[in-house]
Amino acid sequence: MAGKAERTRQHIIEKAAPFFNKKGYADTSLSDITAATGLTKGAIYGNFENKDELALAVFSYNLDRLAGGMLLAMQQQENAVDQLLAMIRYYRGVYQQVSVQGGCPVMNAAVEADDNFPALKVKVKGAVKNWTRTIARTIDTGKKEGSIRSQTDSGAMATLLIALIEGGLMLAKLADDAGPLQVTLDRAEKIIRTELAK
Amino acid sequence: MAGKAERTRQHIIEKAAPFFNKKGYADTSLSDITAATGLTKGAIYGNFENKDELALAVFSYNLDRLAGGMLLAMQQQENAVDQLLAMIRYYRGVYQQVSVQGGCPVMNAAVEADDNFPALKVKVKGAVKNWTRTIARTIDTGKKEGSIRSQTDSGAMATLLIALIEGGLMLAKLADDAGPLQVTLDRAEKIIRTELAK
Amino acid sequence: MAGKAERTRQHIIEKAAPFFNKKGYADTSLSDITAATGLTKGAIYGNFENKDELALAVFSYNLDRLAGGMLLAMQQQENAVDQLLAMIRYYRGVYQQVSVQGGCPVMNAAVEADDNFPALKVKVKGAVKNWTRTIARTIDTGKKEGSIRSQTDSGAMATLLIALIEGGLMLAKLADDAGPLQVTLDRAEKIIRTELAK
Amino acid sequence: MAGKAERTRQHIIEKAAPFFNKKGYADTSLSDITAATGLTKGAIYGNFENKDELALAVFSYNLDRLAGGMLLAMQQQENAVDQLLAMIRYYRGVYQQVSVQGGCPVMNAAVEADDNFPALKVKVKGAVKNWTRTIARTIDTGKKEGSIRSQTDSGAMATLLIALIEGGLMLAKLADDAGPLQVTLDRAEKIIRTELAK
DNA sequence: AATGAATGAGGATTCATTCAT
DNA sequence: TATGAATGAATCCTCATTCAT
Repeated sequence: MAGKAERTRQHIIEKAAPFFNKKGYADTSLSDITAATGLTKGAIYGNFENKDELALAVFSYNLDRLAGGMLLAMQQQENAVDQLLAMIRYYRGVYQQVSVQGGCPVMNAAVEADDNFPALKVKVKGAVKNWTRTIARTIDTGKKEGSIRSQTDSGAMATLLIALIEGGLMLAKLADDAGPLQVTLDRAEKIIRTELAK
Repeated sequence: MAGKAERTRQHIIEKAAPFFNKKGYADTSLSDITAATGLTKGAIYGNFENKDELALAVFSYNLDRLAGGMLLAMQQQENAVDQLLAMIRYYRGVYQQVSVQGGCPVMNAAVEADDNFPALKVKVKGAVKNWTRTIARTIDTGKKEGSIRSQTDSGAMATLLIALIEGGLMLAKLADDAGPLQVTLDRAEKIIRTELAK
Repeated sequence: MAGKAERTRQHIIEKAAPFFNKKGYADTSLSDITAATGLTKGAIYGNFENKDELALAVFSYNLDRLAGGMLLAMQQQENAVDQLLAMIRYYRGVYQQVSVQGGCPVMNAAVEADDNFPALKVKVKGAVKNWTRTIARTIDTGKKEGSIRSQTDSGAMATLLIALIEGGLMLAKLADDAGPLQVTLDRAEKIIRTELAK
Repeated sequence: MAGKAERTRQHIIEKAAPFFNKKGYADTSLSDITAATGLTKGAIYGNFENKDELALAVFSYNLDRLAGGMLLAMQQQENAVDQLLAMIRYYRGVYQQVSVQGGCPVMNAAVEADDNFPALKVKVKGAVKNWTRTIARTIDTGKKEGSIRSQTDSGAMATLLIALIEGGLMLAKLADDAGPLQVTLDRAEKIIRTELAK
């Protein structure tokens, strides 16, 4: 019955996800998780080697949900510029939900892991690298397609767009007001339309 | 001897500051602090009502050091545009140090406090509001002086600059590489020179 | 293995009982209890939510032992007067043991809980109410049986007998001498024989 | 300025008295006392060797206030029977106040000191012995005066009256209702009038 | 006579983790 | 695969007490 173990694992991850994202890694206790899942500690340890491994799995889960939606939104567009605009639009639309769920998992994990939890830091680093690469590749594709100006530094532009998204999310979450995010996303859009698009 | 309490308090804050900024609030223990200060727990509690109050004092200390340097750098310039450029230059220069000390205290506190530590959230919120106001006022002064275009939305521009700084700091810290910060600060400078300055 | 938790719980209660009764609630520490039980603090907290819950369980245990013996002694008699006399005789006989075990748990708890520990006060109050009711019912039964004078105020008489028992126990314990208890129990017997019994 | 020390000492005792009587010895902290007196710990320790000595002084203070009132009430009567009735009347009248102040200090101290605080136990023991002697002497005087029957066992009668008072106080305090005390004091009065008085 | 600052031991409680069943 | 019961170290915090000033 290999499926059962997998289902339990998934159940634990899903129930634990909001705790880790809202309270942070250090502040989320195994008791939070047993309470949320209805399972015993033994069951948690039967499915994860320790709290760290669970935290890493939860980060991947949270990340996949966010990044998955973003990629889907991008893939529904045909050309590179529209894909980048779709990415921005996606974050505009997803803000309420992200805010309620404790903020952007990338930023949360980046901040908490940075000096504390090296294995998580590696994962977040990888996630941001992937995100950067996805954007850069989209830009490069645009260049080939002829929809994006060829002199664009695609890596730097990817970093810039991510910084605008993350910086805006952080300020919005802190202010309990979507306004700051709108400001930074507006700027991202403007950059895409006026500096990237031919 | 009124000075002694104040000196001890300051000593505790200074020794505790790197712990809170690096490990975060929840992960920094009173034992970390007694070990770092050489004082007993009783001495800590004689000077701070509880761990929360100490954490708040440490945040203020960390903030003041960073914001104080920034304000100083700005005040040494005579016109608004130069002041804004000095602010950007300040973050460029201070990155190494900030990175070693655990990152930007504003972002760290914003992320950890958001769903966890309301009193700290209030403080961080206030700090960002202050920062925003400082930039906006500088821009408004520039408008009056005639050095900055009058159609600029000073509040939105302040938010944008902060998001670029914070977003860049986060990505740089995560990547262990100042590159991403240079990218966002370059963009901030460009905006100041080409969109604000007449 | 449902029995194990219950056995441990009972073990803790039994070992903790003399501490709570002798030293009082506030003065009995978790360390007293771990030392007496041979268990760790975690084990105590696995079986009781907190010290309060343990204290309440211990009070119930101490009470049951005392009241249980009393009820047994009463039930072995056939008529109401003899039952009341058996109750008095029971306290005469049990004094040594009660004294060594820290005194009457009802009085101990009543005094300590009164302004301090509301949940315990509720329990003690209930215990005394029960005791009063038991005596009053016995008297009422005696009235119906015809062995006790019908004009007796059974509630007031119950209160009086309890006050004599408790007041006597307190004075005896304080004097380290059973004498005062004998005085009050003699009076109680006299009242039963000459005022209650027809 | 010998008077000042004495005044401070008295101030401490008076402010500390309700704490010790309500919360008990173990549960009253030096911080309770510094907060209530407005003095520092150093000042407390300048006037009392330690917490125990303060507790003993407070017991004496609480006792004197209660016993002093009682003796005064008794002394205002001319014959022994009236003096004993005045004692009973005194406790009837003082109940509300005693109840609010945490109960009878004799009983409180007796219960807490019994297995815990030998020096206090000695004092309480002495207080009860004194009280007993006072009553017994009153009875003996009554015998000589001819107002009290000569066959009365004055020591036993004193113990009985005290047990009725203390037992009634305890039950009343516990029930938050003066009723039980009225019952036991009524009985005490009845005994005085019908068994002692000629 | 009193203060302000500190100590060090101990308080109750929660933690991540283990393991026999 | 999961449970129930336990561990032992660590958590934050308060205690009575001291002592230089």
